[in-house]
Amino acid sequence: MSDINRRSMPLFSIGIVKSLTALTARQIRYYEDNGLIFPARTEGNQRLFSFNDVDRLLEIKELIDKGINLAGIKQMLPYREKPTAEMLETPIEPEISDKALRQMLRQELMDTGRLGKASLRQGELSRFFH
DNA sequence: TTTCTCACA
DNA sequence: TGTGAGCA
Repeated sequence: MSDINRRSMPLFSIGIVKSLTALTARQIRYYEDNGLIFPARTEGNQRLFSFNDVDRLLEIKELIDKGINLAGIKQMLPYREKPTAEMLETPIEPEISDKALRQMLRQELMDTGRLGKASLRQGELSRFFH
């Protein structure tokens, strides 16, 4: 499986994403409403976010921080999404990116977990560490 | 816990 | 741009 496929694989529920991004669930839905992200849905109509979505959310957050409004962000997202932001310059060897991916996950878990409910999220992501 | 909508700033 | 309430 390629890196790109991994990154667009919907894995996270909104609760996970909210601790990963430090956004409120309300904001995340708000951004979706405004066409900034398009998470997949489960059968129960729950949102499922991929790494790309999380990345995007973080981008959006920064841009909002810089005073860009949603309309502006909406126009820059298609521009930076497909290219090659980090994907083309990241390690080429599969083993490295695999390892890097897990490290990233672990780090995010530590960071978000420490800020509040520690053990809560870990069950959901434990499959990455097995 | 998550979904949505409405109202409000 | 974002929130709170109330519901299913």
